[in-house]
Amino acid sequence: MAPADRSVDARVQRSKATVLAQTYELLSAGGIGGVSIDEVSRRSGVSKTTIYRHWPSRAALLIEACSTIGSAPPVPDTGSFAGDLTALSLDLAEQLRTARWAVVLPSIVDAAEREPELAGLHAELHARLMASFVTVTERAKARAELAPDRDPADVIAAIAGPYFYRRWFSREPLDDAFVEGVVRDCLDRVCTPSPPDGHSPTSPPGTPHAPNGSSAGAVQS
Amino acid sequence: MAPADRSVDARVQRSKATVLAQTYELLSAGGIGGVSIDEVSRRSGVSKTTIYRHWPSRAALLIEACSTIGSAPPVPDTGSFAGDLTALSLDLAEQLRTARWAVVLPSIVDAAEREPELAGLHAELHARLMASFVTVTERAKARAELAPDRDPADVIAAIAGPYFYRRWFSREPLDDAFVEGVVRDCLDRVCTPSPPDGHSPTSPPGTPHAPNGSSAGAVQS
Amino acid sequence: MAPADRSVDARVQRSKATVLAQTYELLSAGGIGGVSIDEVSRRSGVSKTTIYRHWPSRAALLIEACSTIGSAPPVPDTGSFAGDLTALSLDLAEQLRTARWAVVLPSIVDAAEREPELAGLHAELHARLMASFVTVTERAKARAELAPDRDPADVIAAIAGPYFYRRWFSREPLDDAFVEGVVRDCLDRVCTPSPPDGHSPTSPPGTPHAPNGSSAGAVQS
Amino acid sequence: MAPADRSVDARVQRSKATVLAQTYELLSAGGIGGVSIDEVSRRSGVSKTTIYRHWPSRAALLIEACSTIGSAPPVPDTGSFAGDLTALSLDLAEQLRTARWAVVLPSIVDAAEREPELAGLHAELHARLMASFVTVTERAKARAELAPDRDPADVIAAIAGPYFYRRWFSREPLDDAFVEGVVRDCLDRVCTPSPPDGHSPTSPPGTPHAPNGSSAGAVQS
DNA sequence: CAGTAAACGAGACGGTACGTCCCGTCTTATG
DNA sequence: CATAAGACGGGACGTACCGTCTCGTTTACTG
Repeated sequence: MAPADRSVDARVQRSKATVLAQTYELLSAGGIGGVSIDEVSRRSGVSKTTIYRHWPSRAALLIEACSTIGSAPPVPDTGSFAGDLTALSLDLAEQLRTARWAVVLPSIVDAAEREPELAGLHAELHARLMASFVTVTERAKARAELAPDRDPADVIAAIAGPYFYRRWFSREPLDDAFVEGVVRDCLDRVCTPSPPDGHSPTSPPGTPHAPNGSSAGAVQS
Repeated sequence: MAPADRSVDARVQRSKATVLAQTYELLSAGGIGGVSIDEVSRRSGVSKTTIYRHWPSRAALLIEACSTIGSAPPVPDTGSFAGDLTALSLDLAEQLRTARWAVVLPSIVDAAEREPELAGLHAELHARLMASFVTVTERAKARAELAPDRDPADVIAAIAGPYFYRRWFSREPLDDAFVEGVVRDCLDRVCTPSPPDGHSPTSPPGTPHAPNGSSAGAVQS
Repeated sequence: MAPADRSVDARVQRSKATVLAQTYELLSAGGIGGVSIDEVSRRSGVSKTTIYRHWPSRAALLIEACSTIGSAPPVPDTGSFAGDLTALSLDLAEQLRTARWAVVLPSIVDAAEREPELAGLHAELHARLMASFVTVTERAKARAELAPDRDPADVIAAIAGPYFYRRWFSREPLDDAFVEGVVRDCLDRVCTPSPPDGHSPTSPPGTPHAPNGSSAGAVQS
Repeated sequence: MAPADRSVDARVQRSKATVLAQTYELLSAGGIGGVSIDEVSRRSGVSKTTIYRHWPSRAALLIEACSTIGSAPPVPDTGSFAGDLTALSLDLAEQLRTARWAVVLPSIVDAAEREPELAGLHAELHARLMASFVTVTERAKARAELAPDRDPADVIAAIAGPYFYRRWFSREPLDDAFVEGVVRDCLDRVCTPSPPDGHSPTSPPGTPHAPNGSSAGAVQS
């Protein structure tokens, strides 16, 4: 009868919560390398013994602390693929610029490179971040804005790839103009090509989606 | 020609070379976090004292060890932007899949996130990796295959972004089919469209990478 | 009775004991300069971390290791000042010749010359060594074998001074004959001159011990 | 023919002199432990190489630096043993209180305890310091103020011992009053009574503590 | 006056020790 | 029985000095 959740000692819950909070704090401040069990213990008032009782290793603690990171962005519903994609993109870019997890992600990517358990975390995180894109993409297919044989993963790579690249590898700014340029380019080439009427469903009239025009605007800024 | 090189104490050269080699070894195996001066000293047979004589800090050693990493890929010259881009892309993808530095890059990105001196290294590494793309892009502009107001950085983001994303954030494979799809998509939207005369200089007649069909094929793969 | 002793962690006691023993060993062998924390750690099997946990510095460890040194010699009770002094002197001389602490004392004296915390140790050690002399001297005063205004410190300097000098500054042997000579000299000049009854309690009959008592005056100053 | 001194390279002389001076400086400031070859080199401007060229080891350098220490005090000639002894004693006490070598001596004593080469230095230093006492004592013997069978070493131990003890082992001050007390005591028991008339002013006839008594006995052994 | 041998500075090098920090394991005593 | 407190061995950190060892460069004597 007693639910498992209730049977858990209240002290345990309290300890875990405090520890995770402090871990997250340290994580944001100094990345994975900035988290030391000793420091977490010191700040949280929870003894090292207890921490190791609940998490078998520093990695395990980190994983759990990270798992609360990067909540999935709300799925917008603007009625058009273009609108949804733009909204999602601007949101993602904003997060990449400011969210705390964006500072930590490279540590996780790095750790995932060699520690399998962290690779799992990485995958999970990524899935959460991208869920909205998948939803939106599938919706676009349903609306026939997108060819049904399009692999959503490719669409996402084409959209999100440049943002991630811009955030972590290039030194160029990840500003809204850039984001919009990427979205426009993508729509051009990805959406169901103009139906017989020769009009692109995504491009408002007067925007001839001319190859050079599309992204140039974004780039000129 | 370079007497400076000769004037440097041979012992110094030997020590530095050995240390750098071992550092690189550890770096490849365990990322930045896997490099410890003590271990480098132990493996290289070079005393810690000597290591600190040549590099003021662990970061400095890492920087120098990394700086030999990721040599710029050779600039291809196939005669067309499409050809050059494809060649470069396939090469980059190959490296991302197999090169040792690809394993290390996330550590560097992460470290760059909070250590300024490592940020410099990061920028330098990136510049080296991207140099060929810049060259190729400029050449395309000269050939009028690319609008002159195109910012090469945006082109590169559109091309390389998906590769980096695929390598480190997504769990999807970074195979050649994907690369080719990206290139084709990119060319469609980025290249100078048909000049007034209606002829595309890059796409000879009959080239099947026709605007609308192109990307679909890439993605289908 | 003493719960404090019991309440101390048994591991701590064990660690401290082992470390102190090894420290004492090294101390005997190489003086204060011969004690290195690394070596103590190596020999004792106690980690450096633990050593520093218990003693904040090398000096602190040395102090504690030395503090067990040079136990106060038993106070003899032969019934006469002469007998007591002789017994104590022979004992001290024997220790100066053979005891391990005698090898170490100069290091301590030297260190005390410039490290205040070690100066405290020095004072304490000296007090312990000299306690018996003080006792015996006071007893002699009580028995009126010694003028009550005699400063025990002066008596002790006159007795012990030559022994220490002989041990560490001169190259002459510190043999029992020398010791006895010093004691006899000292008794002559230091003891209460014949009381009114003409009997000297310390000098056997026929040993009128310098009638003028000149030396007493010297010491009174 | 050319005297050795002249044949020595002037540079050598200069280097050695500079090094010795700086060594002495450090020696005074921090005792033997405060002398580091690196520091001597740094301050003197003489390279470590050169220092090691002239002295095979740190110990050797220290020995030579010390050897200029503690110049023999001038032999006083007041006409009486009592006067000479007082003058010498006050001088020695003054030096023990203030001279730089007095700070260093314990290091040397300590080192002598375990390094044979330093033991030689110690002996030499001691001999130099005590030379005046020997001279004065011998002169007293010649004047018949002192029994001819008195061992000067014992007299010196009785006099200098308390001074050294007071300086390094006791915490009591080594002031002039103390010194004078020691001298007076010593004279009482040590000097040959014999005035011209054959009467001893200090020792009434029949006093057994005469030559063969008190301290002579100690020495005869 | 040139040639040569010494003395020299500069500094690289492998070692050892320092004292601090964090790891992950463990033991003990308290609630 | 979860917990706080904390001892423990291990290992890395960056610094200091040790004594050894090339190097090239003055100096100063000698032929």
